[in-house]
Amino acid sequence: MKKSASKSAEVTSVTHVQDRTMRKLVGYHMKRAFNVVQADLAKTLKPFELRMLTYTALVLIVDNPGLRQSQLADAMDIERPNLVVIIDELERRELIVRDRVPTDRRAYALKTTLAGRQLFERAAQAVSEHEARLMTGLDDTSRDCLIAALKTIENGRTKG
Amino acid sequence: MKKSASKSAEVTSVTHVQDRTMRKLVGYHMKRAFNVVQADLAKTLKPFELRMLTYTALVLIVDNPGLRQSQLADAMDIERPNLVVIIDELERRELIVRDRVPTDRRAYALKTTLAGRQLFERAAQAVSEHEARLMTGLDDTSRDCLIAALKTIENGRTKG
DNA sequence: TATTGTTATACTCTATAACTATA
DNA sequence: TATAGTTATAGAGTATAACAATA
Repeated sequence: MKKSASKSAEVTSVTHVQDRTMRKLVGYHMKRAFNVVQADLAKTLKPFELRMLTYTALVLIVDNPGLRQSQLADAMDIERPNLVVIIDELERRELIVRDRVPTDRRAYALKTTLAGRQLFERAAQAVSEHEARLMTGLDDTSRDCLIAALKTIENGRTKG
Repeated sequence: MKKSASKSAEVTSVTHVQDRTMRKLVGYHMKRAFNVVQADLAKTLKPFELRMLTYTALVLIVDNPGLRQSQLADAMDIERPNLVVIIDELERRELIVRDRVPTDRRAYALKTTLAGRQLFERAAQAVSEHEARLMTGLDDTSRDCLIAALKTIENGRTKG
């Protein structure tokens, strides 16, 4: 391995990757930051055999007993068909139940079981620590600003 | 459809989804915001037949002629195997070329073609408009704060 | 007719192991 | 032996169309 400089001008050896075009873009940083969050959250939830989506569904059912699948899909911002397997998994593990809604026999009222609430309590504690870990390096002002900015973008979805 | 109140206490009809547990979590908002950005970006890049990943790769090759695949994968924060199909696609469309590096015959020096640079120019313009669209509602301070916060999280990847 | 949940399907992104050809 | 690129593969998330049961 030669360390000496090549005499050929064609060998444009890139030593430091230049990203001046990309680094201005919010989406670029959002993706990278989200990947970090997602990877750490996955690791955090693994001991509970939960993923981001199953955890989110469990949390929302804990906080909203009687929720219907269509409402949950809407709240989670995913399509109804994609929620089915998530609910299937939580139900198979007996963390939630699908109760029939007497007034509308098409729908299910989603409720947690005791085991579901207990798992939620333990997982929520771990997630809380995960959050603290991620927020290291951000002061309260930055943190508030970040969440506010994310909410603004989140609500500004393209209309048409 | 009865609108009158049911006498059964069991029918806990959820009218507004409560998300007090989730809304505190940065990852939750990050995901939702990222989905909005990603969806709008996909729509923006569609006319150019580019996706977020192919666009990012093209941009980085434009800015770093001679870049190697391993460096690009590293810069894009994806695994080397996943980059191969992206480079394949850009090469098939003759937007970039894989040049052999004379000093290391294992590696490729990635370079854009004229068509690649021209497509980049047009796409970058559209992406710039997409960014402006997303940032509507955020003043300069919030925007700077958002990017700074994302970078902090991005760099604070879990060590072990 | 419209809606709830469902099935089936397809596409994208991500992650790992193992191979080849070079170094 | 280590590295660059590749192949194969599997898992997860996302999106749409179409169906049965019910409203």
